[in-house]
Amino acid sequence: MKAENLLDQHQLRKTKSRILVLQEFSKQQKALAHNELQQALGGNIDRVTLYRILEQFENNGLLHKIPDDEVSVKYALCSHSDEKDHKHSDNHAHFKCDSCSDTFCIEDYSIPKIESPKGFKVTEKFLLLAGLCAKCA
Amino acid sequence: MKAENLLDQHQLRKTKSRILVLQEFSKQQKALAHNELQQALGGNIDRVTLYRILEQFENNGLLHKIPDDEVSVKYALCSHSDEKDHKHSDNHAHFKCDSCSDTFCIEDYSIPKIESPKGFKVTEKFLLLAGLCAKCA
DNA sequence: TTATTTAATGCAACTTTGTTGCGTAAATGA
DNA sequence: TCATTTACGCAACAAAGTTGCATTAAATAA
Repeated sequence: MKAENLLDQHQLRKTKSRILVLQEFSKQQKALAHNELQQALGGNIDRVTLYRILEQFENNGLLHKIPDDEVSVKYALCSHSDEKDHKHSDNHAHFKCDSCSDTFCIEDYSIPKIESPKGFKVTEKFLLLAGLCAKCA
Repeated sequence: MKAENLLDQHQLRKTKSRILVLQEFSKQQKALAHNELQQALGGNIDRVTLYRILEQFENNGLLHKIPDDEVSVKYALCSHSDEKDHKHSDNHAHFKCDSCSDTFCIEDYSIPKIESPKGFKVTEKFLLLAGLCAKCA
């Protein structure tokens, strides 16, 4: 669907920057981080504006976010860290409370086997559940 | 297991900082981000040292990382963003290539139903697969 | 079309987060 | 306790994210 129409449908003003952003996502057909997008748009858009557009698009259901496994992670003790040469292939889920942001391992839930998507070789899996913890509910 | 013994087992030097970090994880029994840990340790450890300890512990299988859904995420177009008031409850998995870091939606895989852990109310789920994409394999 | 209103943009300044290099100090093993 | 190796702490920097505010542009109504 055309960028302009998408914006219309979500009752967002059709500005040059927003249209550029949507077009870039359509064009690249993959998830983009703020800095990737910034580069792709080649300085045609202010850094701060881009932050704000992404935030708003997410709130409006135009974009969804995908946690990244590189930066800004949390760490937890490996349950089998006492096995020497434990080559960490943790397979459990994690839960994070949206209110207090406490994050816990759910040791008794294993991520189910997933057939690798075509051509992809999967070596790690991260399953993050979010919501409210007992304390904050 | 005692911090000192864990370090022994992984053939890591038993330094004051490392022991403090391990003790803090044992004490708190939840996942901690760099800044949370830093605060918890109340300035008893250098910021840079803490980064390096976390990195090394992860490499040695003492800690595992948990992607966070707040910062440093990537964004992707919602597939149903053209449905007005699409209250984004994306339920598909994502794949990220460790080599080129390209990240894709896997639209045809739905995250299976997971019974909420005791006392937790789950409202969002993120499943991230990592490995090698077709291009980099 | 033009005027008015409302919201988005761009910029500056700042805070937080993460990285690199290097001299010093501490842990290990002889 | 001495020599070697490794971790630590500090400084300086780079990258990522935030806030306030004046200006500009989009939508709406006249």
